[in-house]
Amino acid sequence: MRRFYATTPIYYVNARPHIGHAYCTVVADCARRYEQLRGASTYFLTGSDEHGQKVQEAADKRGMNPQAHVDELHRAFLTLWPELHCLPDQFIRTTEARHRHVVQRALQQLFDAGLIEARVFEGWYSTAAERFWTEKDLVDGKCPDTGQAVVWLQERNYFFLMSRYQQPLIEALQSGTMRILPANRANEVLGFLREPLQDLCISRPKSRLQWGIELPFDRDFVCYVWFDALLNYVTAIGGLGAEAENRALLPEALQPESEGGRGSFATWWPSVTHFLGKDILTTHAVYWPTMLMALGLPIPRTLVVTGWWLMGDAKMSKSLGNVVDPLDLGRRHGMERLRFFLLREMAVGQDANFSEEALIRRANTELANDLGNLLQRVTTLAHRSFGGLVPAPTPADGAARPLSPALRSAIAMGRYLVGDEATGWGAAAADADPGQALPITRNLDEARLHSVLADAMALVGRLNAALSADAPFKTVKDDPVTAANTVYHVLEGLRVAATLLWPAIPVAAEDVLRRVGWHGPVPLLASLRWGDLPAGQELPPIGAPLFARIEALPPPAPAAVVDAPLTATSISTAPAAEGEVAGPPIIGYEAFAALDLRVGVVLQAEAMPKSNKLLRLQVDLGPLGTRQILAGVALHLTPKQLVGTRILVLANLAPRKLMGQESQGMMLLAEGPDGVLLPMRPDGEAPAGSRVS
RNA sequence: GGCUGGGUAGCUCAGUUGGUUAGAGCAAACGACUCAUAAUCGUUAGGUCGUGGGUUCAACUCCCACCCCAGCCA
Repeated sequence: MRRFYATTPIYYVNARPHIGHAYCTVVADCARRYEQLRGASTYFLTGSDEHGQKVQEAADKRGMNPQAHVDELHRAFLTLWPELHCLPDQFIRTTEARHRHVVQRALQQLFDAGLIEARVFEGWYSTAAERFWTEKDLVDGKCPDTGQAVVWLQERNYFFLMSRYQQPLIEALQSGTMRILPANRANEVLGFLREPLQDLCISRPKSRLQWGIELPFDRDFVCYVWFDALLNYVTAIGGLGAEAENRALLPEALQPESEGGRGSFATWWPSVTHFLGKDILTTHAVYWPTMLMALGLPIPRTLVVTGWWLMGDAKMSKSLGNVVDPLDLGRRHGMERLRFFLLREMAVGQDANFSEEALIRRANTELANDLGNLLQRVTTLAHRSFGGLVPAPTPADGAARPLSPALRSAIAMGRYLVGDEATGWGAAAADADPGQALPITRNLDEARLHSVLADAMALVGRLNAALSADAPFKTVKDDPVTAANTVYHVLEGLRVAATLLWPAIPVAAEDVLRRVGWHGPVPLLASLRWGDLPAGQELPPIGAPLFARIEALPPPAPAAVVDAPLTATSISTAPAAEGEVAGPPIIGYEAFAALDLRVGVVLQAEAMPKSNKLLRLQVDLGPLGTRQILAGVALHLTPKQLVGTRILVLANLAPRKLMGQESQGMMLLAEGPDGVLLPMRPDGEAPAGSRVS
């Protein structure tokens, strides 16, 4: 039985979840689902890392007990995963007693074996980075990582004799006992290992840090947070003596296989794939396997190292003051779209740029136009011309006319992808090494999830082409048999594509399967055969589009507008100074369409107390309700000039507090020749709330 | 400063052991179609393959130097 134990890093619960957390978990969840399609027995672990200095400090700052603090934050992570359609089997927390016991047993075992020893150590200590630096590491006498102050400390500490395992680790990497994907990351680790490996300080004196797991052999110290954290992968599945406690704690999940459960440590270890970001490569590729070697346990089989999402021009984001949270985008545009974007846009291991535009583009072109629209057009055909049933394909040896090249090409690709060689890719499949894996599984074994998705979408592309080339909607009158054949194969192709896409977009894929008349569970790859979709099945009624196109681009907020005063926009009549580019850059229509400009009727206007510039307006925006808008026009306009009149308002500007009051929009103004600000007003009868475009 | 990886079409990237006209998707232009979500299909256009040298009959591919980007290490 193929086994696949997937882990994410346990996330440091010092801040709320961000895109990096979400991405790594989605990749692990997707990889795990692909393994399920391969028929593997799988287990998926995530969790939270709750010890360490930063947690203690954050709790202190809030005047809270650290445990109460982490209890609160871990909930934010716990609830995020179902929302992202990620289904971990277990969510472990390093503050759990069972984990404390594992860490202490591990420490004691290493100590007893003489693999942990006490040494006196001195150096510059950075509280912010939780580590010592040597004199020459310092930048301007400060911590090179955080720029914070450092103090000279001399202390006794305990060291794990990691250096002893340098050579075994090199051999494990070179032999492939532990694989690191993508492969260039393995080179990076081997490069790191060309230098002598240091021993690892695994203690922190309680005088500095209390929030951690106590060393069993010296109660004046707590354990270094990484030594503690990495062991979670073992605790969760019952290693190092955690089995009994797990059994009490996780009744339905981790019973030994002999008792009908899903297995325990012996089942899952070391068939593990650790998913992690490239920033924690050293801890996972060096500390962790050497710890395991010292403990006499097998080292992990695979590490998958993911890249970072770059959020574009950081300066821009900062000046906007409203960095777009990708998870909010997921909530706004749909989590399946976010999952698909994350998995499709970035090659696993590479960096990629995150932007709302890219997310919308990807969702519109591939999910709405290609996949969703194909489903819509073919099910419409089946309903209109074939009585809402899956039509019968022409038998392969039938006397009917040969398949069109476009349809043949689509079928061939589908068969190739799922390894259905019976009548498949012709010579290419026949000549292939019989032991060679399917293209899908070859990609999966190298963690190239993006390539698998690209293959699935290529199949969708060929199905669209086949449907256009064969035009059954046209030919059905004269040649219903051939038309039926085309419609059948497009439905079947959608079944195959949906299966291949299921790990990325499980909810949508299951919907596709249902809509093409497939009533069984998601097929396993091994049993996925072209032609298994039974003819004559009743199709459900044509529903709403699978993925509606996202039409309007939400605010990209052009710099020119952002930099303007917050309460009023000014259109200067002054000519551009010499040598300056005249005016802001040219923008596309989308940028303009993102502005929600409205006609507003001023219901009230009054001077703001203690301000000589601000007026506080209550503006009726019709369907948008009444907004409070603060406008810096008191020197130019009196409340009387505004009450009861109509003005133009930018309604979707991020709210902003001024002088203790919230401004929920911006009044549009132009600057007159003498510097006087003039309100922009609609000409005619446009009612409150009507859209300006 | 050392090491690793990268610099290929407007954008994001493929390019196998050097070998014909350097590919794909998106964006663009034109055309087709009308079953479909202003979708789909087809065609076209667009590249001194970071810079400069070198090896070779032949270089995106190999070698040297340099520049730029990212990461790791110090």
